[in-house]
Amino acid sequence: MAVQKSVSLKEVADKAGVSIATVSRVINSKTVVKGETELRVQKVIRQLGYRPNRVAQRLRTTSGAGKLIGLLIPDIRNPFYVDIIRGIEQYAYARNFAVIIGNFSQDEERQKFYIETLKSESVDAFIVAPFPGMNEYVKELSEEGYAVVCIDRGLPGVDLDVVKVDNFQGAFDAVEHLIKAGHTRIGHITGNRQIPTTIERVAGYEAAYARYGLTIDRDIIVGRDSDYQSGVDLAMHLLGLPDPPTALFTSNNLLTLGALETIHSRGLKIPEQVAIVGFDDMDWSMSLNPPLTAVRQSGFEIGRIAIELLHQRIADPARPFVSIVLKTELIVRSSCGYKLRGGYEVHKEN
Amino acid sequence: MAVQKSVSLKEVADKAGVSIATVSRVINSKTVVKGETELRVQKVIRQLGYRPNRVAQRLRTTSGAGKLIGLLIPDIRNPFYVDIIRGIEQYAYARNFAVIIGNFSQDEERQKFYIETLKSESVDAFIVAPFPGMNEYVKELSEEGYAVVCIDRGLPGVDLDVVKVDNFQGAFDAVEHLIKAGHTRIGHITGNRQIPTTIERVAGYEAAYARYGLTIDRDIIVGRDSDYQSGVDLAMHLLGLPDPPTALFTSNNLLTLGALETIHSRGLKIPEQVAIVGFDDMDWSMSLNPPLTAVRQSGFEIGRIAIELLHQRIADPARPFVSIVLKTELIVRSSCGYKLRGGYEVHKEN
DNA sequence: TGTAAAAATGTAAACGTTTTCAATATAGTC
DNA sequence: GACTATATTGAAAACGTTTACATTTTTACA
Repeated sequence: MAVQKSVSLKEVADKAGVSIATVSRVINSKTVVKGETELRVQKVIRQLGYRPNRVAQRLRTTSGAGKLIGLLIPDIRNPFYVDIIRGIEQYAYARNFAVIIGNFSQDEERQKFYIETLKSESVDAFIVAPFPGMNEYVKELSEEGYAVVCIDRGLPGVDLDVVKVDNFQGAFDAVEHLIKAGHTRIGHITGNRQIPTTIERVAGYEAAYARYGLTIDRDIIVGRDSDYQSGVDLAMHLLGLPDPPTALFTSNNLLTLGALETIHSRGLKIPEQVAIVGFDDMDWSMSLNPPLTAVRQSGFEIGRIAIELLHQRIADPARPFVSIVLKTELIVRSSCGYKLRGGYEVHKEN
Repeated sequence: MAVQKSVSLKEVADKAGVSIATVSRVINSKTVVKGETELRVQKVIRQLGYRPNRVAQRLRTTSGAGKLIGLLIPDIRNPFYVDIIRGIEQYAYARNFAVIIGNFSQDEERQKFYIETLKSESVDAFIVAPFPGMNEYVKELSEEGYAVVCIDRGLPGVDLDVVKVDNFQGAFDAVEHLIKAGHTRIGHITGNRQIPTTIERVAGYEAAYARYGLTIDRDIIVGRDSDYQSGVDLAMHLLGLPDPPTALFTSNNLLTLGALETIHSRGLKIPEQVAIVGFDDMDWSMSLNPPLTAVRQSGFEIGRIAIELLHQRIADPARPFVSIVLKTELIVRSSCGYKLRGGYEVHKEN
């Protein structure tokens, strides 16, 4: 299974009657070569179908010219991350970067393993959605000189480029919407309580309660992990309470879907018996019955900006760190009901 | 942004007082080194935290020792492919393979681009879900000596290792289930008609019709692309017919979700007004309302086996090609209704 | 103890690039 | 036509491995 050797610089050089240095120069066009020579070499390159060997390139150039990015994703089953991946991919490959994805499935061991592997692949940059227990490693990466961009959430106490959304406001909007629809007892299914994102969303929930003078019942703010099964179980818990909430605010995609399973399995009607707003909109939120009201955050956009920041940082390592916060948008569909009290307009964030 | 140089073989060798060759031997343990030396070297390796540079390894070794696999995925938004990725990842990393994912979003240009990029990354194997227009390239890959495994569908007229499911039987089961529930007019929303998978599923549909002596109306077998919007549009078309089908069989995940959007937007009740069975089960099929009856194919398992085959082929390039066909399973939930006629039992594939 | 065989280790080339430095060719000036 | 400055090219080292081959050390045996 010897893979056919591909055309090398040397072959091009020989055929064009020049040295490999000249061919290299033609390709990278940093230094000038004589017009005539350049044309001749380019012709040979085309004839032979030469493409530079990225492995050799990476081995040679230690700096940020390796054109390889490591991407650390907590859970590829979450469509939000898939959107991020798509955004990153699209703009990365347009800039001739390749991307290696490490999906660590929320497993600390595996995350560590991926970081090591990606390092030994000589990536010159990382895009990371930091997870609890990851902070040390990510910090190290930055200190070791890798370009690092955090997505979805930053690193407490560490200066890094970050792209995220306004989780506080997004959660606030969602809960406000429910309150305006007449709900006063809103259950909140949170993600992993260690994650900054979760904390900010809980804060948004509390702020909305405060804003409307409602008293918070901490017994109906529940969280375990950020996955589907947690959504199922925690919704079961909340809806089984003697005095169950009339509405649910779920802190992400997967939790929302899990909660929906429970709602349906208990035969509850949405929104009459229980209303629901989820954080994270999905391509197919309209396919749910009833269509889901959700806080949209554009993963695609997050990915795009992350690449942009990475690009800048590789070009200028000294650039000050920035934190980019995108707005969310509340997409009102019909999973909330309209037990209106007083003049009420559908809330729309701009 | 000079990335901190990591420990090299040379440093280990110097510190241990041996040559780099010996260190290399200790690591790869192909040849024997003296026990005493081995221990000393290993100690230094641990002390210095040495990890081999995979880039240099790949540059040096032309054969299948590169431990890098290229994965070509048609559409990462499809949860089925996400499952495949997870399966591949899990078993690849367990074998110390790294995986580069190329998600070409059903775009021919981009797919071509990825193949070239992955080649110049010196991957030593490809896992591909072939797409129309891709056949030539994939065939070439194999001819050039790369280990290639096709997933989801094979390549017409080309001998390669393939892992797929029994699409014919899966579709047959789905349609039979609908027929047994009393439907005689079942609309079929197919994927891209060029894809073998689609063709096999249509054949399964037709076979079920034939088996029960029903006449096929080709006007209610419609297909365009394999994406969400096609599902929306084609369902709209079918349900808008003067004599609309009473049930829908959708040929994949995304089409199912698209069709559901249309069904809900038209205010149709499932299963009373229209029943639906989808090919591809999803983690959250239970979250749909009503829970979806679906043909399950295990992407995770497909991924696992693909890696297995790859492993075998790299070890023994001469091994004959195999085609592995996995069974599907009809998961009966409640999107089909039970307009039973005569003695009827819920169909269960084993 | 000396010698041959076996075991252990070292030396150096190679993988395909980029890049520094040196060498050569060309042009410009008098 | 000779000389200098400049433009163009080439030679060779380096990146971090693996591995064929050579060399050294150890072991076995007479």
